[in-house]
Amino acid sequence: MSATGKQRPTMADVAARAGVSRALVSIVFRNQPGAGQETRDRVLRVAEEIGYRPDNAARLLARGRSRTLGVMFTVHHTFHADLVEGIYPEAERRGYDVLLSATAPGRDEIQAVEALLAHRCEAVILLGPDAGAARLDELGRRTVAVSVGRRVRDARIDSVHTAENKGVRQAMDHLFDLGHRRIVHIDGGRGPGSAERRRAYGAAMRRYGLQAETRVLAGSHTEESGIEAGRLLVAERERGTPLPTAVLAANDRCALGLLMAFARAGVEVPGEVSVVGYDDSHLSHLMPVGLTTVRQDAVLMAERAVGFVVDRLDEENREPREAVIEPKLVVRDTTGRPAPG
Amino acid sequence: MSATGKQRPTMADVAARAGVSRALVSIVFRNQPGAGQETRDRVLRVAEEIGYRPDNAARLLARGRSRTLGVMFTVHHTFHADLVEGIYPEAERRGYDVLLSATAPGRDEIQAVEALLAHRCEAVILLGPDAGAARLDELGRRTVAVSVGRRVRDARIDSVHTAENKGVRQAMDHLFDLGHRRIVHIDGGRGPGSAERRRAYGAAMRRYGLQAETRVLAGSHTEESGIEAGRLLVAERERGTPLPTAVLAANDRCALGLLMAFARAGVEVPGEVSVVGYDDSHLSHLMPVGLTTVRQDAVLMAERAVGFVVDRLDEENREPREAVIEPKLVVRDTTGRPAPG
DNA sequence: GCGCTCTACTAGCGCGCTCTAGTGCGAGTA
DNA sequence: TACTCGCACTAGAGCGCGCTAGTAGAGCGC
Repeated sequence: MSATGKQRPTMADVAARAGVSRALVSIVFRNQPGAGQETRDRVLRVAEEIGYRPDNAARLLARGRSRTLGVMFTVHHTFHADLVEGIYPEAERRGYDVLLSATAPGRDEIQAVEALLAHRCEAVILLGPDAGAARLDELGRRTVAVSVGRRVRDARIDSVHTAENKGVRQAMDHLFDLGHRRIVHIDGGRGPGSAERRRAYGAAMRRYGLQAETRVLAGSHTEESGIEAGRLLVAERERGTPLPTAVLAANDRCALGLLMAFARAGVEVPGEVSVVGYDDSHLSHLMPVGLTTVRQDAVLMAERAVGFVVDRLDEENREPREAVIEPKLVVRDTTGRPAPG
Repeated sequence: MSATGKQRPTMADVAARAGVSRALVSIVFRNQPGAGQETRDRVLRVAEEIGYRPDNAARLLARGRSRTLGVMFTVHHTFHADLVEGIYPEAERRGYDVLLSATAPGRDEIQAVEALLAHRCEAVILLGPDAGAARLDELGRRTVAVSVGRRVRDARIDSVHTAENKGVRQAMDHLFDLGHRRIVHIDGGRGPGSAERRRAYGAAMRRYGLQAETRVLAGSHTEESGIEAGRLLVAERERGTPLPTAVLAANDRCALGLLMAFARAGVEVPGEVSVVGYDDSHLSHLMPVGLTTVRQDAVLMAERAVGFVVDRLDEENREPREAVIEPKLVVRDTTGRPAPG
């Protein structure tokens, strides 16, 4: 037993033991015509016996194509988890393998993507990339890539994202129709879709003639930012500034944090403040009360993303495409009429 | 431009352009002695220019060792996310690459692990594996493996887990000392550590002379199971059965679900019922009130897991080892004295 | 008998890299 | 001058596979 662990059997081992050539074993394992049924069975049986399994590295080196898609994601993002779950089956359906590479504290996007490329992924699926257009463009020229969640312009890269403006407009109309006027937005910072959502929020307020009430709190796509925003608002109230009657959060995680902060401070939702999230990740139905949120269809987005890159790999010289998924407001229990007065 | 996308430059391209041999380029990229500083700089500059990057597949094929660790995890488990974040830096520190493979609906553990092995991972780190001892043993004979979170006996596989009995005892003593007697346990089903926790719960109840009060609700390590258990208890109360005064949940996710269900039903925590979680995942501090929970040190567990497999890879014929991490009860706001009467 | 096609199988190159065993050369030593 | 020695560098085998080109043999028509 060597330092590399157990010695892996190779095709040659199988071939020798089955009394055929190496090429024949290769044919059998690729499930290609050119081998008799009897021989096929024997080869497979022998392989099973000696515990042979094809070596991906060698295979992909010889084949020239890895038929592998790389996925860059962030390990704590629940919405990314939803997306990953959608990517696996779709990739498999199209005959591709999937490799995951996470960003984490101390491991940035570049490292994560480089790891994927080093493993010869033919295309990379970037979940909510943070990198700028220039870098994405560079990546897009080097390989086939798609950005999910974040819209990318002026870069040779596909993108799949939600029609943020429509999602926000639905949410804002819902709040406005309920009677809300003092509507605050917690910003998603550099998070995917944040710029669009912020803009759409501003546009909606303007349309209602509420420019004066427009207020964006700095935040991010994390629970912490929701907690912070909640604390800030509560602290303001203690100094005399009234609470907003409604908050449009950066995403569900942020909304969750906000609800927690409000719960701790005894602020009633939706009695005193209405809250709207964004994503409809599986967090949404775990809240004390069901979260009103804008649904992004993770499965559909995953399918489109896989489809985009696979198409580009199969057909030469395809132009990058953009898919805009229709969001849908899901009204649950965190929104209601503002308290009179 | 071929179907595989852009043509990757190879070492030969770099060598030709830099006017050196391919072997020399290899030396430079492996950062090995045998090349002059000037040549080194030139090679690296040329590589940068033509966008060369080493091909992992070829590299690992030639090297015989991949120096890659595979991690099997479940995409929605927040505690797994904590572990993954701990694995990356430790693996890097020891000179290993990390490959992630997720289980998901429609993608079971076997598929996830096979994918890792096909990519020539030298060892696999299994986060909370569900497979039986026989299968793990088989895997352990085929490759170097470690189970994290779940204790494994009678299998050639390392394991890193928390001293569940101590964790549960701390939690139970805490509840008992507060005055609780009607303490219910939501079971983690087949989840890692569940059997040990269930046993420890039973042992504690027996020690207090509370066998008669012992009650285990079937559950799992998900928010849903907490919600279900909560609903069940609330429904029982409506039929006359009093609520327990304290609940020891399967883990934090389960506790979160339980708290949500209680909140929805207007059950006060800890006023009417105290709740204890397990893991101290980053969920813990997001609850409306801080969750009292048993901390498992994710970073330490990750480090030990990586250390175990790397040691086994480096030193031949090492015996499988077991690390038992000391848990620590973190008392926050979901536990208190039971309501008098 | 011949040529033809079809199936079952094999030989052997090459994928991009690592690594061992060299070669060539200037400096140091006797 | 002859010799080592160390350094910079190269030649070339081989990692495990895929794939193209080829062979051997059976079956068939004439």
